[in-house]
Amino acid sequence: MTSAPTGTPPQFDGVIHPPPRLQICGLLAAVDTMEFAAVRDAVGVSDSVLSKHVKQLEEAGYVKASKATIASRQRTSLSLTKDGRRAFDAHVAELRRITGG
Amino acid sequence: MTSAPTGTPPQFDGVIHPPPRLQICGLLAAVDTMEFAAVRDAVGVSDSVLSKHVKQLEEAGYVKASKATIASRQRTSLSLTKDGRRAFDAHVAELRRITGG
DNA sequence: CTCATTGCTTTCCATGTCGGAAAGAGTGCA
DNA sequence: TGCACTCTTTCCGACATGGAAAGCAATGAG
Repeated sequence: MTSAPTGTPPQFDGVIHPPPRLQICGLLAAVDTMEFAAVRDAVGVSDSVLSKHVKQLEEAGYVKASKATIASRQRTSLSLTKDGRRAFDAHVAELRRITGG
Repeated sequence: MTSAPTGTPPQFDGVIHPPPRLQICGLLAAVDTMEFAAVRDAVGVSDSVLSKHVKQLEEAGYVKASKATIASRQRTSLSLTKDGRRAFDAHVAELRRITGG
């Protein structure tokens, strides 16, 4: 046999777990709103890579991107949605449980 | 531009981070020794999958597999090595830092 | 001795994910 | 109209991952 009901069901959120996305969520969880460029620099990825990760988080309903043309410059502010915060908190709780929080 | 020195260098341990391996390390961090089958059931993966993940952890020097033939039965006990514990602790610390520990 | 079983291991394979590079697209300015 | 700024999307090669199944060593049954 190969498996068994464990009593310890793994509850990882696959959308959040990958390092870049965990960092993005971690940053957003602490600030209400952060600009695309700031997140990009904090996470240390390229524009395209951040864009792709953010897209996944948006599709999951975890992040909202607000595009605004302020002072003639395009600015994209990122923030966690309610669902995003919930999912992030749950994921972090799960991480703590698994890592012996 | 695309990046910037952040002051917040990500220090994820790629060998440990993936869910199955994080679970394996979490389990082993709490017990000194656990049998292959017990880990397999706790993590909820197949023999082959666990074997492959354990192999990676062993190659990284994080886990040690002790094979013993006890009571005429083959038993493989898994345990974290010192390096494994160090790496796991560091990874967990990094997770906490990033997730706002 | 031979065969079946237990307990992992390894191989094969189809699918997914990831990041870099580069082309695209939307907006405002000269 | 052309250019710059800010993301987006596409293209692509490099892995990573899990399931299924074959392999293997050790042990016990017949």
